[in-house]
Amino acid sequence: MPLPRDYSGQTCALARSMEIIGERWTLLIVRDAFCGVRRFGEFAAHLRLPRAVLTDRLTTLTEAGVLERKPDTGRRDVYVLTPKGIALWPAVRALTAWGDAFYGVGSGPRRVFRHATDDAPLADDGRCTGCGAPVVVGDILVTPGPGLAAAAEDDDPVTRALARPHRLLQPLLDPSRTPRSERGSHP
Amino acid sequence: MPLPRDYSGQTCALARSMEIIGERWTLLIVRDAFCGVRRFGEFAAHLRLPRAVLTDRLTTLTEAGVLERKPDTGRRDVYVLTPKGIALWPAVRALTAWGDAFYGVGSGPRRVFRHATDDAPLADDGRCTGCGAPVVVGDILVTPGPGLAAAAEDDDPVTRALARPHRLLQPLLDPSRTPRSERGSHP
DNA sequence: CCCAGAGAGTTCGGTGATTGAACTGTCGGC
DNA sequence: GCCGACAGTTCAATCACCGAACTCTCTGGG
Repeated sequence: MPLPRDYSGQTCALARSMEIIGERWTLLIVRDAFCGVRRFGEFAAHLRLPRAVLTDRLTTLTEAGVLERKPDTGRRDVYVLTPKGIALWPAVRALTAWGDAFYGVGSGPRRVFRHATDDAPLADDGRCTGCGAPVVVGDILVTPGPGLAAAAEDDDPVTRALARPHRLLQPLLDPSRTPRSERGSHP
Repeated sequence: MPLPRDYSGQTCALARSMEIIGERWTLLIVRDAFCGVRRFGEFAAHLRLPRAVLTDRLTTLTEAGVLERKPDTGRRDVYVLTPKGIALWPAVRALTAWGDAFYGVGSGPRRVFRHATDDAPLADDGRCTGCGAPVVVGDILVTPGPGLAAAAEDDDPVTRALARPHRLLQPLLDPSRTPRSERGSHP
């Protein structure tokens, strides 16, 4: 009842989860947050969703305690995952693995998750296939897999940065280090 | 583009998954299917969603290969999970665990998943805390947890059956065994 | 044969969410 | 002061969802 779209009367914990992250775009926003996307404009550029919807989702996620809005080094705020948001990683990983398994190209997954300390890929259950240990989110490296299409003329810098190896939870772009005068100077 | 609600242009496998199971109600339908809910009326009674939406979701899931519609012993058809649908279990489990962790009552989870062969509860990663082995879906027993509210005057038999211990993927109700003349005879 | 009722949808008007495009406001740098 | 980047807000059109009522088919009983 209190939530925007409720599944009232469900005794099931899944229904509670879906009230928070079951709306359109929400889980993609969370996924981008795992990959280090942090600013309004970065989310908007990568997801190409209506800005009003993005405003709504970021507000909802912040109020739910999944994201936290905090001041950046620059003038704008950033949205970063809280521990509660980071706890969504197993769900995001499982759904990503399912999509790769059933909707990937024949050549393999689009992205491979690796254990940053030994570079071995992760198993489906989130353990490292090298050392066998469960891997914490901050130690996961995302690398392009064989199924990842070559970068199109998809101009936005976020999509391009996501196609390069990067560590989860680390800022993907750092706008404070590339001020306006240096950005966009390459035609 | 071809799918009902597309996240076009996403290179991310999660977006593919969300096109299939990201719509409202869809994942709850899949969850019920794991618990052995199989018939139109059972889904409708438990989820209390508009019947037109249920029709649409069952059709979509069937076309996507997540469910299969097959004749029952009786006159009506049943919808059962395919291997592709069963592959969604890690995602359903992860989201259920998240909901229990952050939206449960203080006393604990609503439901406990156990390994049917040794009755030990499952860890968050899906392994059995008793024998340590990964547990296949058909060997999971769902038992009421401390956080499960007592059955309300929630009349529908599906909700009541879900509150009792049951094994995943086994039919929850068997309407062919309780013909009309014996059903509903208790005021 | 006729009827009643269950089950599985379909139809339909009202309501709310989503979309894309245009607009506003604000700050920093030139 | 002016300009452009950024982060939203506003708005009309479209789409999805809701709940209730309706249809259609099959089954069992009399």
